[in-house]
Amino acid sequence: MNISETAAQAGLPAKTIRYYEDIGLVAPSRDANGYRRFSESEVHQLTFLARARSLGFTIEDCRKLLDLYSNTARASADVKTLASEHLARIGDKITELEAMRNTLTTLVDHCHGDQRPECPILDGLARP
Amino acid sequence: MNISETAAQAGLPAKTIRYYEDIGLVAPSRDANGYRRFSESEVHQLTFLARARSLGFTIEDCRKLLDLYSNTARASADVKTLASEHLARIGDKITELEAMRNTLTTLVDHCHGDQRPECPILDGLARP
DNA sequence: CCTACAGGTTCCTGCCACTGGAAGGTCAAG
DNA sequence: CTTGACCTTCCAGTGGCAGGAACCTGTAGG
Repeated sequence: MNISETAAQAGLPAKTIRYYEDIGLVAPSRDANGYRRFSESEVHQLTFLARARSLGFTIEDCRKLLDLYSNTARASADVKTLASEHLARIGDKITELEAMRNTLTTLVDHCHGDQRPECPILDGLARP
Repeated sequence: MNISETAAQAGLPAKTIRYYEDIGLVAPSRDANGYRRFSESEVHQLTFLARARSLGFTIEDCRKLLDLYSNTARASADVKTLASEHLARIGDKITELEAMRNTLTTLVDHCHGDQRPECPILDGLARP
């Protein structure tokens, strides 16, 4: 399978796939003309990567997940640890964003949003 | 005021303040020895920037907010628009992260997390 | 045969908002 | 005179790609 078909299958841009090869996440073989050739299992790997990335795992997490995936002697505890840590980071991020949203919502709600210069949003930013 | 005191007052690393000067967000004068000298109002500006950044506004948003802040002929509507758009982006991000969290929580909950290789997390990543 | 066009390739740059570090100038205290 | 705490500039790197230039390959049509 060439790169554009692989990209369509895996749901990733071709550019991204080339990048993943660059950083050693996938290692397709090459045709005589230099074109990348992806096996079924490589397409599968890329699909796996696309899903892991879409769940917010970092590239390095993805690398570890792929290793665990291909290692049938793995312990599920290792996967769970990785995922749980990531889950905690997501939770932290949500908490942070919600704090921003709360503050900002208050400010926006108090702003008339008309032609006058008085603005509680700017005031709120200027003094805590 | 020199940079380290300014940094302490504004709640920003000195490095960040230098960067802000670099990109034209603040323009301190210089002493004879080349050291930056920050006026009260520059410290104030930096404090404003620190708050806006902590609410997740981008640097370009901050630039616009500073302009509006210093322009007493502004319309509060412009500020409100900027803030509302940002608020929408924050909401989108939260929604996205919550979707990740939901999916991931389900996967993690179904994983035994022991020494066995069977792992619903990896299975979930491998097929949708 | 030539040409057009849709694929593929590599390589370099840029994004955002800093952060770290090297190499060196400046100043007050001991 | 030296030490140490400041300050300066400049360069490189972060994550995860995206954009674009310059060039090769393969197929279809005239």
